[in-house]
Amino acid sequence: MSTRIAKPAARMRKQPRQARSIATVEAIIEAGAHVLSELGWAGFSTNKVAEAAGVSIGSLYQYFPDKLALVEAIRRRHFDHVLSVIREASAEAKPLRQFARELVRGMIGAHSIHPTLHQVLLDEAPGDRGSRAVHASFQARYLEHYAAAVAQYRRRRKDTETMARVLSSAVEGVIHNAARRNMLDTPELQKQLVELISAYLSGSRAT
Amino acid sequence: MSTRIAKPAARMRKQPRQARSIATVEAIIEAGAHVLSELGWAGFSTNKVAEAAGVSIGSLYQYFPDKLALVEAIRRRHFDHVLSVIREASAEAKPLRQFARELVRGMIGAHSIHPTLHQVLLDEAPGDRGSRAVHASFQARYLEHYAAAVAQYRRRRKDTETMARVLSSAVEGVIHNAARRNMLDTPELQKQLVELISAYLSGSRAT
DNA sequence: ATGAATGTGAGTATCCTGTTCATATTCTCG
DNA sequence: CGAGAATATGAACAGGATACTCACATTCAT
Repeated sequence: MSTRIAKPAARMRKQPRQARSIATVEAIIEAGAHVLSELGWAGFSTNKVAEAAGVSIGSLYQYFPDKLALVEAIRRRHFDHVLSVIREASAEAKPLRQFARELVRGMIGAHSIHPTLHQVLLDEAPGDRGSRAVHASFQARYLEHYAAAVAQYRRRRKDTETMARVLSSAVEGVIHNAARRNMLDTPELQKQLVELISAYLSGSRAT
Repeated sequence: MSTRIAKPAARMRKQPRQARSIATVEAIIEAGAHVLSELGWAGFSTNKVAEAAGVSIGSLYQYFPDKLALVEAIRRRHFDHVLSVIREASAEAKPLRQFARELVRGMIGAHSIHPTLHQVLLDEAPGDRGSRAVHASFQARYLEHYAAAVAQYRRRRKDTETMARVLSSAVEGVIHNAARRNMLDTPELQKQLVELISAYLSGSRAT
């Protein structure tokens, strides 16, 4: 009865071994993302998540030791996704406008399933213990990619980091706002966002 | 007993008549804004607000019939403030760059006391009953001012509204992000935000 | 077939929350 | 001064929600 549970990959109480349990864990994480995006942190309760996943609350606690471990798993998955999108857009050298288009397309894609998950994760969901590290590391790499893009299309070496910050938060702001209004797939908006990015990185000077 | 209470400014249980009670109400609203910004909607409890205001919970309920009436009062005050900032920045005709500078300065000022209040109000705080109207009216006038500015510095009549939406949410995104990192008063950032606005409204065309 | 893996969900033990009310203090004004 | 009105107090209440456990049932791998 006092079997030592060695060192699970994530902070898990038990490692899913069969296909059935893997699907269960996946369903829980997915439902968690849904609840988090739909109801915010305030409405994120383990019972609600279990119900949304079509799984008993007991099953949830079979794999996640507590609520925060679950948020952590959701966070990890989402951040990985977003990161891969930016990495891909800023990968090889390409014309500015194409970069902007790919970035917009990718970011919108990453937000279209759980529109407000990203913001909730950043703003509301608590980040204590070890998750602070995950968070910081994500932010760092996130900015890095933006900075790389900025450096590529802008000569000035000076304000690269600040520009990356401004650009990323501007993009996030537009997408977040569009998500709130269910306008994520409005082509007009996508176009204008591409325009915004291009204009900023082109750097017109008009005093 | 049937004295006409002239104009209950907000939905109040009782109208403050003496200087003392007016100060109390003000303190409650101010503390409410603080709690809302600091702890989010999830941490916004009437008892906490009363304590933060240095006032007993009973006093709070002397003037606000319920929790939502309090949020409503906070919302009204904040929205009025923000609206006045934009109105002022987009008032008379002035060079694009000056408009951008004034807008940035004003918006940062409006966010520097309760950095995340704006976002919490928009994203988390519930808006049912009559407050939906307040909210919508605010959004409408908010966008109107941005649209006016866009129309002034851009020839094309076509995408004015979309551009206003993009511009406003981009600015909000940058400011919100800066607020989260306590970078609101970083001059570099302010400068780059001005740059972003100018660049977008100048409209460099680079295919 | 047998033990391990997986799934169940009513139940528990807190913890909070919004709100009231009987009472105390302070003000206004004749 | 003093009387009634305005203002302030905070313990208490009633109710709900929450995270999490556990004893047991079901399904799998071998």
